[in-house]
Amino acid sequence: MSVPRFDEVVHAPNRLQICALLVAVDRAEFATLRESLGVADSVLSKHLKVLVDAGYVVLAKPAGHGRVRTWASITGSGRTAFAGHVAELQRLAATADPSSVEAGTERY
Amino acid sequence: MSVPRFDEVVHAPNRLQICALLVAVDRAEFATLRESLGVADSVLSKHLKVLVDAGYVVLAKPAGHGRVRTWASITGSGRTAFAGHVAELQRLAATADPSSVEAGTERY
DNA sequence: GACTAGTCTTTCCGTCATGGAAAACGTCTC
DNA sequence: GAGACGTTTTCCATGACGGAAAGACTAGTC
Repeated sequence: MSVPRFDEVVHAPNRLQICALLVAVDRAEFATLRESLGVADSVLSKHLKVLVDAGYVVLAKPAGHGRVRTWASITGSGRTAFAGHVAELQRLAATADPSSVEAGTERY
Repeated sequence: MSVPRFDEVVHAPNRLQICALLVAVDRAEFATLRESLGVADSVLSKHLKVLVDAGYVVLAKPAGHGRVRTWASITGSGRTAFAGHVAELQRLAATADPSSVEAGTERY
């Protein structure tokens, strides 16, 4: 199990979503990710670069078959970081009595 | 039950922590929060302002007894927003949801 | 009342993250 | 070689963030 640890790299909304997607599917195409996030090419490319530089994601560009298509997949340490980050968020959310979190109906 | 909804206001690390603390204790002193977060006065003040402007937190400055001390507490909509945000994060983190991704996991 | 101290707020400033458009760059396909 | 495609990089504008310092306000002290 991973240690709860807040991770700046993972925390940014778009990257959080990228990580979540990649954890779920193991690998996804660049275009698929871009559409899922609803951002411009350049934006996705930059976020992926950050994740790659952190060692959380690897890109594969299988050559030979038709057009170039970039596939992204999450690495082991990427999974660990993501899981750790989520664990930290849950720890934070739970510090706070879980029942009171659900009870946010109509108070005050 | 709150609807999972990503909330920019709540997502910022420091504010996430503020919300978590306030959900847990219902009210906290300014100084306590500042020490918990480990930030400067001005920083806490500004984050609280953002939360207050969003209607997620209210500040009380009970007068009469000794020095001025500001107490912060979370509102009903603050609880809802926090719970919703956490729910959204958990939804994201839910590893088994390939349907929403639709990435071609087939050959290439 | 003038002064001091305590407790936030606001202002100012530098830095960094972010997003999009456009240009640049490879890699095929013809 | 010319184009088309898919990704990356550059350029630029905007905004978030944090801290120090200055302000503002209140409550005691003399």
